[in-house]
Amino acid sequence: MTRKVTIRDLAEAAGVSVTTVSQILNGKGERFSLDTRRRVHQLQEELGYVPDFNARNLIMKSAQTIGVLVPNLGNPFFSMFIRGVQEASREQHFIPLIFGANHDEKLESYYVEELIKRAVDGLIIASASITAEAIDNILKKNGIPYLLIDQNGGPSLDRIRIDDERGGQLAAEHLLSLGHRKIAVVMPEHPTDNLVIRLAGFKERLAESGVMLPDSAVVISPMTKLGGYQATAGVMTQKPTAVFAINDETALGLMRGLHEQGLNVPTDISVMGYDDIDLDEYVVPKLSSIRQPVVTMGQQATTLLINRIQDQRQAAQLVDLPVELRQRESTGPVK
Amino acid sequence: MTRKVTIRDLAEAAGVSVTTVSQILNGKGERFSLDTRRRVHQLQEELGYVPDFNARNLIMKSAQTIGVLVPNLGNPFFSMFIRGVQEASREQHFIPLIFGANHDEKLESYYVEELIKRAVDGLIIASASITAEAIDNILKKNGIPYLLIDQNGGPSLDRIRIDDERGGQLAAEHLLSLGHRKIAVVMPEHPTDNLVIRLAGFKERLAESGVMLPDSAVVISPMTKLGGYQATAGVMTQKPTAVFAINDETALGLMRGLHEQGLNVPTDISVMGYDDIDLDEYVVPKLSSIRQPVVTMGQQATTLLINRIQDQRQAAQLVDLPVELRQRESTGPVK
DNA sequence: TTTTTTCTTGTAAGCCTTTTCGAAACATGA
DNA sequence: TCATGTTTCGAAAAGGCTTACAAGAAAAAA
Repeated sequence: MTRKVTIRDLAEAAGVSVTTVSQILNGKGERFSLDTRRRVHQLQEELGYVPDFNARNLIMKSAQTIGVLVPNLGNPFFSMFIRGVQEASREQHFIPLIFGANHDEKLESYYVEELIKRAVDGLIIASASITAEAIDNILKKNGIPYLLIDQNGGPSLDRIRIDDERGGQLAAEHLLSLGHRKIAVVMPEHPTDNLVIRLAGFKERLAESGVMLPDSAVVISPMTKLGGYQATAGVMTQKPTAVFAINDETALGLMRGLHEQGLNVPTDISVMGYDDIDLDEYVVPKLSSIRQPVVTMGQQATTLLINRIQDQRQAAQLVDLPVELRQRESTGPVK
Repeated sequence: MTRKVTIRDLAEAAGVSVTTVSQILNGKGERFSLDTRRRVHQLQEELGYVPDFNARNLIMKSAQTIGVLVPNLGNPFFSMFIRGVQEASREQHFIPLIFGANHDEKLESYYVEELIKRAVDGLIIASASITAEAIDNILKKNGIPYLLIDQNGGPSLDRIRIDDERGGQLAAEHLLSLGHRKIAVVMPEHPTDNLVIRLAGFKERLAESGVMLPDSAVVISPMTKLGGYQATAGVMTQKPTAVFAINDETALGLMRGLHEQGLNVPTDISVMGYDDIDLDEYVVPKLSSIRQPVVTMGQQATTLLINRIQDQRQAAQLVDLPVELRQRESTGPVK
């Protein structure tokens, strides 16, 4: 490979100064004669000149880059989220740096630090393990704008708010309408804000109909397929007619567990998920769920963040996103 | 936020030159007195000095970054692959830039270009749409090392080779051993090299037992859940006793389709997948599959690439990875 | 004491780009 | 002829870092 072509080479070849080249190539070259502009562009093609990324960033103080931290890339919910992020990033000529932290606090800290070192312009954090305060601390100190997902009450300036309370209510209404009165819930040990709110909405709506959800009916288990599977025993001791799994992954694991125990969904027990991942349509029985507009969430989060990056002093932005019930086959009338 | 602390500030505070600071902070400071070294380190802490990433890269001509292109982040197979990539990257202090191209050729080209602009040190491409030649062309011109996944016969120097032929054979053997003789296959329209080899192994082993697989028994459909679902009709017209879906995603879609047609898996028809994604253990019935060590693949691919980056002139590297049968519930004896 | 060696540190060039501030060159109007 | 305006372009600084090379001081050798 030959040495890299620099702006200097190009300037020399075109018989102009580096200033001229730089200006023209950056769309600020109206002041130059058409002839010069054409010549520069043509020679760029010929020589295959590509501005050096690092040199440019050094001056510009921005690499047009955002960091994105999700708990688990394997969860379709987050891969959909990422998809939204990538779409919006592309439109704005940003590049997302994506990391799955696998629910590991050490890893999260490592990535956040690494991203700061690498001078990302902003951060989207959809990860539960680090506390919001710790994040706020380190990022604010570094002057890096950020957005927290799944932390409706967090300290970040801009917010994208999903109506989790309504989501919980919808789930409750649906189960109530099918006649369920004895209901269990599967939740993780350290729920993020949105999950707490989700559960609150659920309980609240239940209570309105005179159905109490005792603490004992809330089975604690990790938010993964395995976690759902492992929660099976805990759920069964409650002998509920319906279970509300806090997300679809968990629901999928739980359904497998119930199946192994010889229970039929939904005739013996109804299962309600949350997130509306694409898999819901394929499993047997199809999983009833609450839909979150997750691709939109990714897009909006990205847009909000980039807006913030481009104008740090603008007013706080707020986006509200709706949820809706997706009734499928895993929920049915109580016997 | 206060202005960023530069190496100059730190040098001044410590009463030494920037050279001293630079050398000490980069582990090349044995020549300096212990006293000086301690002072510098301490003041770094106190002032919170972080070397400017771009300035450093400008000199070093490397951002310790690799690009990773996968067809679809939503497929657990690739999210596992990514996981391996991230693990290995972390160990080597590299950062992967990850992109899902959604099987879109335009998108792939866009990302490859963007990654070149951003001066990544190397590329891992596990994406089917761009031809291997096109990739080789553009990357070789830019002197960027790369590694192709799912392209066993590709032009890239280093290779990580999965024994897809054996994988196909294993699938065939398994179905044969259960007594199946009438078998269908679901494949995508433009299969990558590894898929072609996989099918060849499958056919070959079948042929050895005197079972022919006519072209008409190969149903063409995209490698997604939806693709598998849509292939159902095509499969059923063959009236096979077993189906080999070219990957698990496809198999999942197909199983849903078969279920809707009132067929029971495996008593009416056996379904065999490929990839051994985690979901296989959760669906009902559990999906029989061929396991590829995908996390290892991601790790090895990353390691190989980084080795290559660090020594462009070393001999070609080759890693062979095994496959194995994972018999589960979706395959059973022929009636 | 003088010379040589060993420790310890600093000077300055260079990486490649963007951008500020002018300055030639030329035409125009008085 | 001179002042003024317009068009077109360039010199040079700045950005923060690494590193080849030089050099001063102290210790050892002569």
